[in-house]
Amino acid sequence: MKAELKTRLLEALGEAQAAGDLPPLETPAEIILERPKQASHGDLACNLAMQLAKSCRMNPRAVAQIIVRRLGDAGGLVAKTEIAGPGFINFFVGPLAWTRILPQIMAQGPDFGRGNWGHGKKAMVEFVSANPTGPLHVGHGRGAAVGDVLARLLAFSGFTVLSEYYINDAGNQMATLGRSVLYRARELRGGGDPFPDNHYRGDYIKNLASEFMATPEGADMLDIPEEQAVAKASAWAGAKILAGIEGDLQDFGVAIGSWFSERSLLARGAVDEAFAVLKARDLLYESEGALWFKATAFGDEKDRVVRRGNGELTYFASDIAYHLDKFRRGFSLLVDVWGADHHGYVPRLKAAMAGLDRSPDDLTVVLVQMVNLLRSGVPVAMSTRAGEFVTLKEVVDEVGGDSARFLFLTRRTEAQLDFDLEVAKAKSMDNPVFYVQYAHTRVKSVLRKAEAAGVSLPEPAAVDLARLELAEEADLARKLGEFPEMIEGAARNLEPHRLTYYLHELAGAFHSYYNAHRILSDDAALGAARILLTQAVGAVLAGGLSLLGVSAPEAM
RNA sequence: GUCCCCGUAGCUCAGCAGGAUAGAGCGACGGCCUCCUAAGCCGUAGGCCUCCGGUUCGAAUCCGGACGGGGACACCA
Repeated sequence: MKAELKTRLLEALGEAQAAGDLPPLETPAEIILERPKQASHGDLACNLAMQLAKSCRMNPRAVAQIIVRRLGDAGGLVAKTEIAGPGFINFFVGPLAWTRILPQIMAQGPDFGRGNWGHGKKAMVEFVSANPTGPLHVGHGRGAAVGDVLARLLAFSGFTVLSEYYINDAGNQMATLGRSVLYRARELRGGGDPFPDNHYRGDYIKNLASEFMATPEGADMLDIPEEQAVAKASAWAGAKILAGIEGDLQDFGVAIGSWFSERSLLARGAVDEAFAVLKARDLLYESEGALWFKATAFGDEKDRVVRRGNGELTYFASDIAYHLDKFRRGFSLLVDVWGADHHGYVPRLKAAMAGLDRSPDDLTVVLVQMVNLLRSGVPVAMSTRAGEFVTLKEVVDEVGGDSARFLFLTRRTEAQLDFDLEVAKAKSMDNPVFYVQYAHTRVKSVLRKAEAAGVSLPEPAAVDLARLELAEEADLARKLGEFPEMIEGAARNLEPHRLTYYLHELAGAFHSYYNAHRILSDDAALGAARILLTQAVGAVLAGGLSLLGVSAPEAM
């Protein structure tokens, strides 16, 4: 509907220009059609005339009049057109304008809303990528939900998408993990030095220590030189923790397509390759014994060290190599999902992209703000330093994956999120996921009721859509018709929260309709039309929930 | 000190490439089940969109500044 009208408007504009009614200036990239807040302003409003007025040096209302004259009734699309205010063109559409989407929704089913602007290009969404030094906590969970849903949205938009988890298994952190295990092991055997502050203090380390000592591999860890013991403990504990992370993500419904090890990157000499690229462009230099990347050449505040004075590579060095590797693997769209506390790192990495002669615009970093965990409005104490944090697993076990996923996506990613465990469990209005799921079960319930009453579900093409004459029905159908553009907007802007908001609104519109009007009717034609509408609502709710990785229950 | 993000109803937040009279949920108050699931719906109250300038036909939205809140500023990862 909207798209057709846009085409008609462009045609009308072209005709007017060809006829000399309007100066032959360039036309706007896209015609903007919006739904006015006020019903008296029509069903769709267009500001085209006001946009053109300036360059045409004409009164916007005069421009509007010329366009409207050329447009006519737009091939029967619009029932009435009027020029209002400073130069808005308001369109009043015919009764079938919105509801005729319904048979199409039923025909496309789960594919309704699927787009193809990705044209099969390869996109990578990298997310979580937590060091395997401890279990995932709630914050990681939010990042996982964001990354996973972005991947689904991009795939639904025509990209070939890979979800990747980058494992930082090469740096100091792993050695610290190994030492943490060793020191706890010594404690368990009695004695040992006091446990150092800057190590991993969580109880899970103690468990790992005793488990490790019980394995044949780790049995001798207290008898061998510290360096060896640390290396063994580090490797064993890292693998163990990573397996746990993988399990936690799986239980959370997150599918990681590829686990990418930093160590394997280094072993392959990828850093040297990346350095070679930078060197060839004269972007590396030595100073004070260290090797620096000229990040300032690409807008970063200062140059950055890539190899320290002691010969060790920085984390940044492997990150440069890692992102070069992503491009070399053929990904043309890179999305990195990071914790917002890393935001200062973005200019550096963007500079590195430019340094590698790639467009920094091909990389988008989505920053995810922290999660404040509450229980009935009271903050749940969390301190990573003391090793007391609430794990993702605990939250998912308590409130369920559906609830956690949906709630993690109810805010813009860059806004902090209050996550209340009691709300997440509530089976009421307070809990948006139940609200939406309940709308879906209502749809299913009505359909079951219809079948029980011997009413067979309608053949979409045979339904008389003109019977849907209520304002609520038109609204509902219009809302359904907006699903594809909402999806595209969410995917293009990498804003998954748009989907949860949309579903909440759609569910609300359906609840209102359901309460105000009976769907099943003795009037067979009316009943069939309403059932079709209800089915379409169900299909879109199910489709949207499925993109979120949230279940759409048949009954609750 | 430098830089980034934020400032919208009592609370938590939306507001899509600037559009006409500002949106939702919660909380508060008042209603609705002989009726397809009341796990729901309807109504009322509640706003100088932090402030001051600028851009324009038009600004919550864009730009500059002030104030307030958060964060980042390692040869850490």
